[in-house]
This record gives sequence, C-alpha cells and structure tokens, in this order.
Amino acid sequence: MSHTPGARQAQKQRTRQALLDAALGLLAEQSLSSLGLREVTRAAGVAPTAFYRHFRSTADLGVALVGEALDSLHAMIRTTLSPVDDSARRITRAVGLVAGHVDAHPAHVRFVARERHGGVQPVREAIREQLVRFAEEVKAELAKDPRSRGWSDDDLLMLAHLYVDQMLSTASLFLETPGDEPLERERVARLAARQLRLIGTGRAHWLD
Amino acid sequence: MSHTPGARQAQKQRTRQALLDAALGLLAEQSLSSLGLREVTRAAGVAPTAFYRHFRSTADLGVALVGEALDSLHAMIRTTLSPVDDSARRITRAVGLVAGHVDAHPAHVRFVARERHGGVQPVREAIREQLVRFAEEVKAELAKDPRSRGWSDDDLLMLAHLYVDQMLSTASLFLETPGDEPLERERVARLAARQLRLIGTGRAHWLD
DNA sequence: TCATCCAGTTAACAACTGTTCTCCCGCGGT
DNA sequence: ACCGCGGGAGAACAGTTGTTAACTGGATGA
Repeated sequence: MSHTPGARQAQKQRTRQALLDAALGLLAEQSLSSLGLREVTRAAGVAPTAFYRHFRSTADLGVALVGEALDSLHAMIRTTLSPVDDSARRITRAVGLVAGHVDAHPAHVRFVARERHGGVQPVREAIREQLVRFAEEVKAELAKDPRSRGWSDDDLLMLAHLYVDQMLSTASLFLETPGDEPLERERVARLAARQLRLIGTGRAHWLD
Repeated sequence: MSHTPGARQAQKQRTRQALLDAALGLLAEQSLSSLGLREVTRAAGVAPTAFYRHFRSTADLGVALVGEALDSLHAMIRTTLSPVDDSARRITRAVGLVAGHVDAHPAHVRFVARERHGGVQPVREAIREQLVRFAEEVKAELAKDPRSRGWSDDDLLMLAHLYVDQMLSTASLFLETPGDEPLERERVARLAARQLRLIGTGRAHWLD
C-alpha cells in the first residue's frame, strides 16, 4: 500500500519491541534463565519462529533488555548526580528521584536487580559493564566538587561505586514495598536518606 | 517415642542432603526458577518421584537451601562481628574472613546473592527474613561498643543493615573474581577495606 | 511494473517437563 | 517371627520446550 521507505523496518522494530515488552512483563515473576522462547512469543502475539528474526536466544534478548533498562537508569543517575552533597534537602531530593524512577519503570529496576547476580552470564556481564560506566560517570562528577580536593582517583572511584550500589539497593527496597503503603514508603525513604548521610559524613572526614 | 536413631531416617536424610547438594551444584549456572525437579533427581542419582518424599516443589527445596546457606553465613558474621571498629588491622581481618568464607562455601554465597532478588517469592522472603535477623544481631553487637553512645536504636539498625549489605556485596565481588588471579583478589580486598573504612569514618562523626 | 527480499506463519520433530499410580522391599515395632 | 509403614523405583500421562524446514505475501528497489 505505502511506498514510504522504512515502513518495513518500522514494523520489524515494532514486533521486536513487542517481544522485549512481553519478556519484561513475564520477568516480573520469574528469572531470565527460566524464560522460554515460546512463552515470550505467545505473550507478544507472534509465532514462535518469529523470535529468531530478532534474537538468537532468550539470553540474547536479555542483553538487549539490559541496554533498555540501563538507559532509563542512566537518566535518573544524571539528575541524581548534579547535587551530590550532604545538604539534607538535596539528599531527600535524591531519594525522591529514586522513588520516582521506581514508580515510573518498576520492571526495569526489577530486571536489573534480579539479573545482576542472575543465572545468565552474558547478562550479568552486560549489567556489570554498565554499572562500571555509571560509577565512572559518578566519579567524574564527584571530582568536580571542591570537597574532593586531595582525593586519589582510586578513592573517588571507590566512593562512586558505593553510591551506585547504595542507589540500586534503595531502588530494590522501594520495589519490594507495596505502593499502597505510604507509611512504609516513608520509612524506606528515611532509611535511605540516613544511609546516604552517613556515607556523606564519612566522605567529609575521609582525609582526617 | 521417635527418638530412635533409626538407620531408616538416617538414609532418608542422606538422600535429602543429596538432593540439596545436587541442586546447589546445578544452581551455579542457573537460577532457582529454572531448576527442574527431574534435573535435580538425575544429578542426585535417585528416581524423580523420590523428590516428593522430601519437598513439595523446587521452590520448597529453595527455602530449605536458604537455611543451609545462611547458617554458614551466620558463622562468618559472628566472627566478623566482634571486632567491629575502625582499626585498619581489624578491617583487613574482617575482609579476609569474608574472602575465606567465599572460598569455603562459594555455592552458598552464590545462591544467596542470586536468589535474594530472584524469581521465587518464598525464597526471597526467607532470605530477607534471615538478613533482617543478621542485621539485628549486628546491631546488638554495635550497641555494646562505647562508640555507639548517644545513638538511637533506628540509627544503629540503619548502620547494621549497611554493614550487612556491604558484606554481601563484597562476598559477591570475591565470587566473581577468578581464584587464579591473586592480584585481582587483592584489588577487591583493598576496595572493600576502604569502603568499610569510609563507613567507619562516617560512623565516628555521625553525632557531629 | 515486475522480480526480489524478508518478516512472519504453519507444521512437524524429538526431547523434556511435572505429576499420578502402582509396585517393591527392608527396617521398626510387636 | 511376623506384619505394616514408608522411602524409593518404574511406567505412563498429557503438555511443553527449542529448533528445523518449507511456505506466504506485502513492502522494496530497478
């Protein structure tokens, strides 16, 4: 019907996205290593064999999901980053950003937390690689802070990893608390804020 | 009375242990949610139907594994606990204990790290419950320290959770570094030591 | 306009899964 | 010495799995 260039590839990427979305949905209640090829195609509404047009295996699909999930995390890290200091107001703002991201992309957060130590090696490596990149980005931002004067590169990277791990841990904690329990959410938020404050305190006196 | 040392029940627990060990071995390269009943019995050298004499499902077996794995972690936490202070010597000792435990029980560490956020809800809850118990134990030990004077119970628990998470993170990091790379191991050990030192520094100035 | 390409389909394969029933046989209590 | 309990084996069940092959039909490029 339409000779518009790209309608072909557009449809292909559409079903590819349908497969990714279907998989992400199914991964809410299982791990990637138990995700079946047919299961995914069934949920996506396509024939089993169509899967091979996009991915070699479910592990391959998992690696693609890592990119998707970490892209959304990337945006949050950026916004969480700029105000990295100990001011109580900014810490609570950072925790709020994490909470908001968990609300906006719960499946992505769950996927990363679950498969970071999961049973599929290529996916583990892909996640680790991305988290290292994040830590380096955080380190670069920390280096700009006047408070980092006198810090070695290694120590800055160490602190960056600590922040990244803490953020992921907090996100996973938010994920586990049901959304209809605002008082529990507040408890988690205050716990995370205090942990960030303690790390910040350690940072302030690191060179003593 | 059923206090009979019975060769009967002894054999039963023997095959039960064989199932647990076989499962733990298989879980080195996959997640619990993809672990098959027949797969386990095959590796254990028993008939598939024998499985039901001990567990209702693989998820049930997973919960049993949590107990086993966390028992071994428990012992390490205890020994790591007593010298919780900032002396560089004791920190490196604690890190060494973690490294030693990973060497002694790699499968247990891997299982806990993997299934803590894994796809089987009952197992996740069992792990979380045990980790909460650990944190409370750590908190109790921290409370004995004269340095904790003036700390609120909530803050002590917060710090305890931070220590537990940090220990698990370190253990998982050791697990991922191949054992035949002593220089990489040393790098991980020093990273963990510095992170502990930073937390300890924050602790020392918490009440400022 | 027409031949080509290629995402998606249908059909079929052997292999594997969890679960039920039936049977076996050695230990434990009497 | 006997019988019953119960851990384990064996066979069979209907479903599901990943993967290959041959096919269809609409978009694509000359």
